[in-house]
Formats: sequence, structure tokens, C-alpha cells
Amino acid sequence: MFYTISEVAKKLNLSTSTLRYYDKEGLLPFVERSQSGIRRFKDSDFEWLELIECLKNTGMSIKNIKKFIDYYMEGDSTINERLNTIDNQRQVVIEQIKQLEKNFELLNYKHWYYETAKKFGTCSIHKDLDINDIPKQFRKIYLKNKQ
Amino acid sequence: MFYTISEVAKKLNLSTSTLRYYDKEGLLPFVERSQSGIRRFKDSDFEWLELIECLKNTGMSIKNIKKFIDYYMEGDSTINERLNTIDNQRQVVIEQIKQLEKNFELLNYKHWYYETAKKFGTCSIHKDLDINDIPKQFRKIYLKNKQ
DNA sequence: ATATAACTTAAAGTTAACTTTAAGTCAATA
DNA sequence: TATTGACTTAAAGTTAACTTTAAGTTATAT
Repeated sequence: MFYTISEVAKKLNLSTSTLRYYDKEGLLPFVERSQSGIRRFKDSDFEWLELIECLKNTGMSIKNIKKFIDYYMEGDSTINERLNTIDNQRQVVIEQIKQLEKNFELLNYKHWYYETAKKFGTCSIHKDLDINDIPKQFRKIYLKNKQ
Repeated sequence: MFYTISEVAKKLNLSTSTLRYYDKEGLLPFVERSQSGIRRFKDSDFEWLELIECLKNTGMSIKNIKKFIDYYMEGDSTINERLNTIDNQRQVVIEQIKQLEKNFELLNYKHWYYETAKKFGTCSIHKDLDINDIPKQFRKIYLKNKQ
């Protein structure tokens, strides 16, 4: 079973020009062509595209994704390099999630800040609040921001 | 207590040109200037810069960050708009974390895939594996990728 | 007083990741 | 057979977020 570029684009919510761009950049060396040069994507190519999307999503550049795919094309002699790339990216994702959780805490604090301001009709309420009026989880950040 | 632009840059691990760029784009209307026009950052400006970094980190564009800061400069009449912006961004972060966790799962599968290939010296081992050889958490993705 | 280091603005340059355009080929239907 | 729609490549254009450059001013140390 083969798919055209526009079928793949639709399935993955990418544009055909993005897929051609990826191909041009060397990300899709395994995609076959018909006699007349038309790309014929197979099911196993979706697995690759899923990994490409994953690496892209987690901040890897097109160039570095290409390096990984080049390793793949070299065969079993590069298993270790590919494992290292994957492990490195796992670490990247762990850091990204940690960072997002920090950002989320600040946004939660700001949510409480504006909820409280909304209740009182003014942001200046925050000058008059006692530490006991502040939810425990926000006290540290509140004091930090106050000084 | 005041800080120069390079002190702030050092503290926040940004470049001075980035801070000037943010200022030019309207992100720092509250930063004071000396008589001769030199920026004088105060402690409360760090709170703003922390929020700017947070919004930027979670994917908000400079233009939309500026909108938020414009609301702030308007005063109490925009509390609701600011609350909405914060709440929207909280939702964005929740989605980002979910997406990263999905990406992390795929990377964990690929880690196992290459660890196993490494153990056997070849990726072709994966053609011969029985479903029972595959860790439970990877079975679904393994079968999906196999067909 | 002079050198140096830090600041200033305005404008041009950079980079990554697409996106669009132009010109053309191919396959299927009226 | 002619038209339509999907495909092709190559190259130019776009966008966001900086970064660098050029030309000049200011503050401090010797």
C-alpha cells in the first residue's frame, strides 16, 4: 500500500511543501519513487515521520535529525550512535518538562494574583494582604516578588 | 537599588542586545532611565522579566507578550484580560507537557529498541522477536510500527 | 586630562524552518 | 484529444527573534 505526498500531508497535518522540504534536506532518503519520479510513501515511512516529528517537537534541528537518519542509512555499525542520540534527547525532554513545570507554577501564581485582584476590583489589594491570606503554595514566590 | 543593563543580562543569562530588543518592542515600558538615558533596572523589574521569560518559554510571541504588558500599563480596568491571558497560557502549558510526555514515550521505546539491537549487534533482531520478549509498555507501539 | 569601558540608537544582517512562485510533467476523466 | 488536478524541481520570499555593526555619548579610573 502506497500513499501520495498529499495523503501523507493530510494524515500528519503537515503541508506537502514541508514534506518536500524535509526530503530536500535529506530527512526522507527511504521514501521510494515511481518511474516518473513521484514519491510513494509506505506504512513504514510513517514510523519514520513520527520519529522526525518527535525529534523536531523536542527541539532537535533538521540538521541533527538528518545526522540521525544518516546513521540509520549506514546500518548496524551506527547502533551506538543512534542510541546515544536517543538517550541525549530523552534527557532534553526531561529538562523541558521540568522547565515547563516551573513555568506552570509561576502561571498558577499569576492566576491566583489576578483572581484575587478581580475579586477586589484592583491589583493594589496585594499591597495590603497578610501572609495568611496567601495560599501556602504561593507564599514563597509572593515574598520573593514583594521585596 | 538599581542595576545596569549588563548586570541584568548577566543575572538572567540574556544578552544586552536581547534586553534592548525587548525594550524596543515595548516589553519594558516600566524600566526607568537616568538623566542621560541609561536604563536603570529595579528589583521589581526582575519580576517582570521572569514573567516575560516564562511566557516566551511557553511559546508566546513577543507581540502577544507586549499585549499583556500593554494591559498592565492600562491599570485595573484590564484585570480580566490579564487573567484570561494567564489562564489561556496555563492551558497551553498543560498541552505542551502532555505532548512532551507522548514524545518521551516514543523516545523510551526507541531507547529499548536500540538497547536491544546493541545487545544483539544488529537491528534485524527485531524481526525475530516474540511479543513476550517485548516489555509490556512497548507492545502497543511495537505492533503499531511493525505492520 | 585622557583612556577605557559601558552605555546609547538606528539600521542592517543572520538563521532556521518553512512557504510561495514559476515553469513544467504526468495520469485520469469528459 | 483536451482539460483538469496532482505531482515535479529550483529558486526566491517570509517570519520571528534575535545579533551585529556603526557611529556616537557618558562615567570612571589613572
